[in-house]
Amino acid sequence: MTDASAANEKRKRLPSEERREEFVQKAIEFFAEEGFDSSTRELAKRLGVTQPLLYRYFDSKDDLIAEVYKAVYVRRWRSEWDEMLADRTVPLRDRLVRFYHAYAMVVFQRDWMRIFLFAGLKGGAINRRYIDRVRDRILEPIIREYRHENGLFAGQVTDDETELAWSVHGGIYYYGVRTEIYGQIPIKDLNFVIETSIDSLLSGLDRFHEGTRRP
Amino acid sequence: MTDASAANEKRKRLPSEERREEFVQKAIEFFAEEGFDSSTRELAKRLGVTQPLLYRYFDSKDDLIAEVYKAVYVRRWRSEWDEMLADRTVPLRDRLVRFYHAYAMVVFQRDWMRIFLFAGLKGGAINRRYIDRVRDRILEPIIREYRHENGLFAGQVTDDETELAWSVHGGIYYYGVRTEIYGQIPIKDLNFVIETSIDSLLSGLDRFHEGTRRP
DNA sequence: GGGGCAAATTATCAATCGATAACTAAACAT
DNA sequence: ATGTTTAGTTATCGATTGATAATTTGCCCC
Repeated sequence: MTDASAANEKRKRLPSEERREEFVQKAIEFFAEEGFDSSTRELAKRLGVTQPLLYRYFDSKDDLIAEVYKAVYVRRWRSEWDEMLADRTVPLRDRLVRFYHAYAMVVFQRDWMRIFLFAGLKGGAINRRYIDRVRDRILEPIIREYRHENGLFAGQVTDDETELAWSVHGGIYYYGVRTEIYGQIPIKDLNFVIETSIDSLLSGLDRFHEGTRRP
Repeated sequence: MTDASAANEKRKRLPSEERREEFVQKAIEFFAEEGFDSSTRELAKRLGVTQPLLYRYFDSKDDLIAEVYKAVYVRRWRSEWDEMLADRTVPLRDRLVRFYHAYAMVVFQRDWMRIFLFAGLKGGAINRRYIDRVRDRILEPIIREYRHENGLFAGQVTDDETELAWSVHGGIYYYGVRTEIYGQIPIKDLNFVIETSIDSLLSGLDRFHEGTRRP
């Protein structure tokens, strides 16, 4: 009974593309749990294959990690999110609540969050790029929609507005960190956090624009 | 020219207690930057001593890491914080702004934050204990002070209030993560984030207690 | 049914890890 | 000065790491 037969009693031979994808998916789970410093041997064991086989599909460990990043950050980003935020047939508050539920469905996953933290501590550019994306595709669109719904001028988003949106976004995100990373038993459910946070954002923006609003 | 003479040209002999403390302080910097999986050899090199010397002061690597935790989480906690929050000669809003400035001075440090994240990902109990401490010593006292200042009944803090406080606290904390961990250039300064966050908290609490307030 | 290609394994290397034992040398007391 | 103590070093062990080369085994097609 060798190492490789531990997981799959009968050794299967899979086509290249399919196998590679299987490796990436398991690598996400594995690295999310054990960190990127964990060994390729341990990963291979969980895959039920031998360690050198990984090097037929990936040039190096770093190459495999890069694939993990792509699978998590690029492929899990949903293009529908932009449309949800832009759909003016729905009142803004409802739109924001629904968006954050959809966003949390993807981001508030143990593997997503842990990979994000591990990557951030490794110091690559991935997290910085992701943060820029959040600002450009989520926070600034939200502010533009707020201005439109309240009949305000449609100029450049101000630093005040962006920073407020970051604070509120961070508050929601931190709920995910507390529950998924630190294993805190949720005090109130996600819906409560999202609704109160959105209310904070909207009334905060109201405060910024007091006096500038049409009657 | 040996390894050990790289940092201190002349090998000095320090008393035991002093030496140990020096090792712990350098270990904080080192592990904060490189992670707990980094080698004791590399740490020793930065200390300008040989690696086995570490084992005269600490039983094992884990023992050294435990000392790092203690130095960061226990010893940097300031007992004055409780008094700042409880000082009713100062209006609550000012009190909270001042407290969060003092708190951020300690927590928004690259080493503090990185050690906290590394520790959280390792999964020990330290972070959970710290989170409990934040709730018991910061968030719930804030809510009790809010109730007092607004003449509300002084009963048990509700889940709604606690969760709102977590959201706002998380928003402020995330500002530190963005600037210290992800290297984001601050859009607005810390004071702006604290003031708007405190305003969000207070008006959020106001919304929870609408109608219950004395005239 | 056997030839050929690719999937997968066995074997192994050089580097690095945490930790221990044995040795050296600096500081202090007498 | 000399002996005792202990901070500090040298040397080394066994385990583990990422990666490569050589070998075996399953599968498809003619």
